[in-house]
Order: sequence, then C-alpha cells, then structure tokens
Amino acid sequence: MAFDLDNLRVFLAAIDHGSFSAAARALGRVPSAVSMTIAHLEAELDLPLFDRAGREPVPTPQALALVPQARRLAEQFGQLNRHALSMTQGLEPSLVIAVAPELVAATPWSDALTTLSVEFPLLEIEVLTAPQADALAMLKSGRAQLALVFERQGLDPSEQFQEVARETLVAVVAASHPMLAREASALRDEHLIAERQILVAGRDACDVDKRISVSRVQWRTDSPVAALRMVSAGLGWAWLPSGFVRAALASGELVQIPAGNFTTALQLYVDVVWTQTRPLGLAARRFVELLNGRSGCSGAIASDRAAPAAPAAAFSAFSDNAPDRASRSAAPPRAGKRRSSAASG
Amino acid sequence: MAFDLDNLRVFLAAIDHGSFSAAARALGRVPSAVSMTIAHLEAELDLPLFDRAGREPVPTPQALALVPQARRLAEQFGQLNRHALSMTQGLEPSLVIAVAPELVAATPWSDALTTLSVEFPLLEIEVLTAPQADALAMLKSGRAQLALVFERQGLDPSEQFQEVARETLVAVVAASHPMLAREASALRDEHLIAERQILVAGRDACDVDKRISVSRVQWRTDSPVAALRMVSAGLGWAWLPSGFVRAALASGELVQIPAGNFTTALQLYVDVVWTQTRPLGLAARRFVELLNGRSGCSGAIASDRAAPAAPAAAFSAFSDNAPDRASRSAAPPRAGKRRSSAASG
DNA sequence: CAGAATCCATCAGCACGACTGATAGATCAA
DNA sequence: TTGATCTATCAGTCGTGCTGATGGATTCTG
Repeated sequence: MAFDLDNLRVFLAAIDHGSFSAAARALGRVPSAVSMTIAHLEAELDLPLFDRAGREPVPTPQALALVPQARRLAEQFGQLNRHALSMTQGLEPSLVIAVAPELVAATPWSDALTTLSVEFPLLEIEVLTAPQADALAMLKSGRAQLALVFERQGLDPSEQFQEVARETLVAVVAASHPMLAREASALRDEHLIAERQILVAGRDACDVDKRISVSRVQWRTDSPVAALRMVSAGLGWAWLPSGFVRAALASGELVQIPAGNFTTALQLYVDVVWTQTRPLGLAARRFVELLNGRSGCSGAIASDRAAPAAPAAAFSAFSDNAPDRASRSAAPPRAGKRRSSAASG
Repeated sequence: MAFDLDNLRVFLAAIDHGSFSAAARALGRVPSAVSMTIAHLEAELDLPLFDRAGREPVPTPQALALVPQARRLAEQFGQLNRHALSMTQGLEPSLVIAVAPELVAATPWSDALTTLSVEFPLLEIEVLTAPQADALAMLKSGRAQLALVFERQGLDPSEQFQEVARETLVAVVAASHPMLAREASALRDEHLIAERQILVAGRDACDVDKRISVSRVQWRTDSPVAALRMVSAGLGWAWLPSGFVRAALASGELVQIPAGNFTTALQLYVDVVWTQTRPLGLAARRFVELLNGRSGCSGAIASDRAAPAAPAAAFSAFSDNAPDRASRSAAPPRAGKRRSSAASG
C-alpha cells in the first residue's frame, strides 16, 4: 500500500521532469498512466503531492519533503539489484583479506579497497592482520580468500600468487645500542649473529624466512609495533619495513645498522596469494588486478577516474535513466511494457 | 524488474521464517504464491537464493549477503510511508527553531529534539541562533516556526507563548576588575550604572529588557561567547546565564558581583513563542509539549521509553509485521487480498 | 518400518490492477 | 483566435500474481 517501487519511480520522474507528460515520455508510458498513478498515490496517502492550478503540476512542499528519501530509496534499490546481478557473475558474498602485519601500513591495499568499495558498494570486506603462516593457514581453511604476505621460498603447489609490490626491510637498532659503539663503522655477519634479534613472526616457530632469520638468539612478536618498541628499548635489532621505521630513523631514535659484509637493506617482494582449490570471486580478482595494475611501494595507486569504467560496464544494467528534460521531442512510448512469459495458456 | 518491494517483502519473510509456508502464513498468502515469487525472483536474477535440498529451503550465502541491504530497504520504505502518512495529519515539511544564543547551551531543547528525531526520523530540523528580536522577526516572517527566547514584556497580540524553563542570569565581572576593589563588600545600583555593561543583544538597539539594561555605557554583542571573553578581559560586567559562566566562576576567573541593593541573580522565564497566524505543525506541537511536559532548567527530560508511545500511535499503520516463528498454528490465509474499488464495470 | 504431517513445486483458472488509446477541458504562447 | 501542450477521465484490454488442488519428497512418530 502507499509507496511502492513503481509509485516511487513515477513520482520521482514527475518531480524531475516537471510535468506528467515529460515523465511519461521518460518512463516509456502514456501520460494518462502517470496521471493515474500519481492520483492513486495521492488518494492512498490522502496527501496532495502536486498543485494542478497551472498548466503544469507544481509539487507541494510536502511532496518536496519526501523527495530526498524517495531518491535515496530508488538509488538503494538500484544498488541492491546491481549487487544481486553481479553476484550472478561471480561476485563473492564477502571478501576476506589476510594482511601480514608488517604490510598493514605499507602496501597500497587500502587504495585498492577504496576503488573496490566504489565498484561494489554493498560488498562486505574484512581485513584481518595475521602473521605470514597464519595468513596462509586462513587461506587454506577458507577463512580468507586472499593473503597479502612477503614472498615465500617453498610454495605450496595449490597456492597461486602474484607479485604486487616491493617492500624494503632495513636492519635497525636503537641509536644507543652498545653494538654500535663496539664496531663503529661496519658490522659483519658474525657480530650480528651474536646479538639478539627481534623477529616479527607468528606463533609457530617454523616457517621463518631464511634470509631474515640471522641471529642465534631471537625474540618474537606478532606485532611490528611491539617490535619497534622492543628495538627502541635496546632489546635487540630487527628487520623492519623502511616506511614503518622512517619516522624513528629521522628522529635519530633508531639507526640503520652500518653495512659490513651483509646487506643492510633487504628488498622483498610482496605477493597476493590465493588458493587454487577455491576459485577467486569477482571482487577478489578485481582486487588482485588493482594491486597489480600499478604497484610501486608507497601507495601510489592513482584514483584514476577511467579505471573503473571497464569492469563497471558489467553493472550498466538497472541503471536508472537519468532525468532528461531535453528528450521531449522524439521517442513515442513503446506500446506495452509487458513481457510475455510464463503465460497461462 | 528484479527486486521489487513485493519481492523484497516475500524474500525477507522467507528468510525470517525459515520456510516458504511459514512466510506465506505470515504474509497472509498461500504457500504456492511465495514459492512462485521466490522462483521468479531467482529466475530473473539468475541467482539461486535458496537451496531446496532438504525439506525446508536454506538460504544460499548469496541470499544472506543480500539480506542486510534488503532489510534496510524495507525499513526505509516503512519510514517513508509513515512520514507521508503523518504529513496528512499535519506534520510540517521541515521545522525551524530560532534559539536565543544565551539559551543554546542551557535549556533542554536538544533532548526534545532527540525525542523528536526518533518519532519523526525523516523530519528536517533546523536550529538557528538569533538574538531575541531577530528570533521573533524570523517567527513573523515565517522563516522559523518556533522561537526559544527569554520572557518579554510587551507581547505582540499575534504571538502565543508557553513558559518552558527558567534560566538564572548572574551578574559577573572579572575577578581583577577595579570596581571590586573600590567597593569591597557590596555594590549598589549607583555604582553599577557608572560601570560599563556588556550586553548580549541583537543589532537593533531597541527591544532590550528593562531589568537587564542597567548601566549607562553599554557595549553590545550578539554572541554570549564573545561577551564572556569581554568580561574576562575586564571590559565590563554582564548578565550571563549561570550555567554558561559556571566554569569561569569555579576557576576564579570571574566572580559574581557582591549584592548591594540590587539582586545579583535574576531568574528569567524561558518561553517558546509562535505566531497565531500560522498554525503549528504536528512536530512543532510535539516539541512544545516535550519542552513543557517536563521542564526544570538543566535538561532533565527523561528519555522515557513510554512517553513516545501515545503520539507514536498515529504511526502504527504500515508497521511491518515482526518475524514471528511461533505463529504457525492459526490464521489461515484470508481469501483474496484484492480490494474492490474503481472497478471497470 | 509404515503412517502422519509438513514441506515444496507445478498447473490450470481466475481476477484485479495497471496500462492503452481516445476524448474533453484547461492553460499558455503567438 | 488558433495551435500546442498539458491534465483528467473513461472504457477496454491484457497480463501478472493470486488461489486452490495435486503430487513428490522429507522428516517425525509410534
């Protein structure tokens, strides 16, 4: 009763086009249909929506007060239908992304999500931070569809991946750490091995990258923020993402370990990983594409206006016809909006 | 095409009741109707919404992903219709309230607005601060429906008002002001008249309350915040709302002027005023009622759960029937939802 | 394991509601 | 005034969506 989706569309068309006839043309109906619809609506609501004193009906203040909400509703209906439609094309009900904690602040995944939220406004997205091993476990269990982690040595055959960024790890210590005083200019491997290393890793001891694991004594944490604290406190040295420690280096609180015979900055690739057993949904594929399309470590995904156009073409159906005052001339209403299907005969 | 308001309701009912039959009972339809509606919807979207493997259909993940938005839409449709309905009962398209600047922080108008926003979720409300005279001018011009001002002496015959609160004005000066040193214990009228008074008032000089206008030299501002600054700077003394200067008094920055032969604290009534020429709308009447019902200066309008019940009864129509798993037994579907009206014969 | 109960899908049939197309009255611009 | 364009009204028609009955399938109960 009262406002219906049909009613609503007719009402809005009448408001937008300024006359029932124009609205009828835009809707592909005959003017009398619009007139009757509005009249019925007014009768049901017992509320005058248009003032028919002049030649063209002018909306009453009450009608105008209803317009914003009505417009919102029409738009949301369009959204719902677009969402449902894109689900038929493989859009997943929700997208879960596991991100390695070191990468949370670094890689431009958030920009990709911004684009995604525009293209799929109703898609639910969950971003979980999990250490490398946990993230991959979530992938395997199906808890997450995508994982954003550092490159791995041993690849599970069921895993697919794509390199999407590069992240520089630098070896840092507190400026006040005694090891710096001991070997003033350059530290060699053998020195570092003896020092305590702070390691960002998951709970299970295995599965740490060989290139990263250096020292004999290692303290672990799953949080890079905690690692930063520990290094600042002089508890040891650590590999940390360059972007993450930039501020601490600039303030002089931390220093990069002077290079001896070992590389003091390590370039690691960042991969999006997914499992082959579960095919990626539409949004996941798009996410990978967005990450991959323009990488560059520090979040320089241009919010290019043209980029969404191509994939968004899939959602052109259900596009509400834009109000168009100019289309008065041509286009006589097509006879019959009915579709003949499932007829009783 | 695709999701319609009818579709939506059937879909949600099926989700909520766990079976098509139960949904049909809740909707007052026959089960086959629900079954067909859902089937049509699935065909149109080309998206399976229910898995019919077992006896009762179980919603697919895709269907569940659509539910939140669908529910929101149904709810908003209800809101729109309730709003349209209450407009037939005199709800104004928008409510504009002019508040005297001294009262912005004091009287419990904001609590009343909170209640109002619950009872009329779609009502647009505008709160403008304007000095007494301006507020009343806005009333007269129709720019505002209600004004919240201090009591006035001369009442325009077209004005109606209702006392809704009491506000205490205290006479304050900066603690460092020389007038305090001069007459240590008590200041008399004749002393104050010679001092500069900071007055909160509109642009036009007339129309200032006699009881407030004391000194011969008066500086004016339309902002009580500015007045507070000026008094703090030692530029003069002022009448200011007690709640407004409480912090300044507590910190010792300002002091209440010691009473001599004149009252140092002035109780003024706060009135809601409206003009008789334009009848008040539903929301405006309710607002006055809310302000009046429980006054007390410091915003003690209980957010009583029962209070909105009576006026809200007007909006019981269009209430979406709550999901009700227990209503399996009785209520066979009424034959025919059609209404016979405007038949062609 | 059989019978009862409940559920869903399908089908034919019907009916109301919405659209069409034509007409008449009203309004504004030349 | 004429011409163009607007809205309201009316009868007629078409189709969507409902009803009611039937059959197959599943679960529960004794």
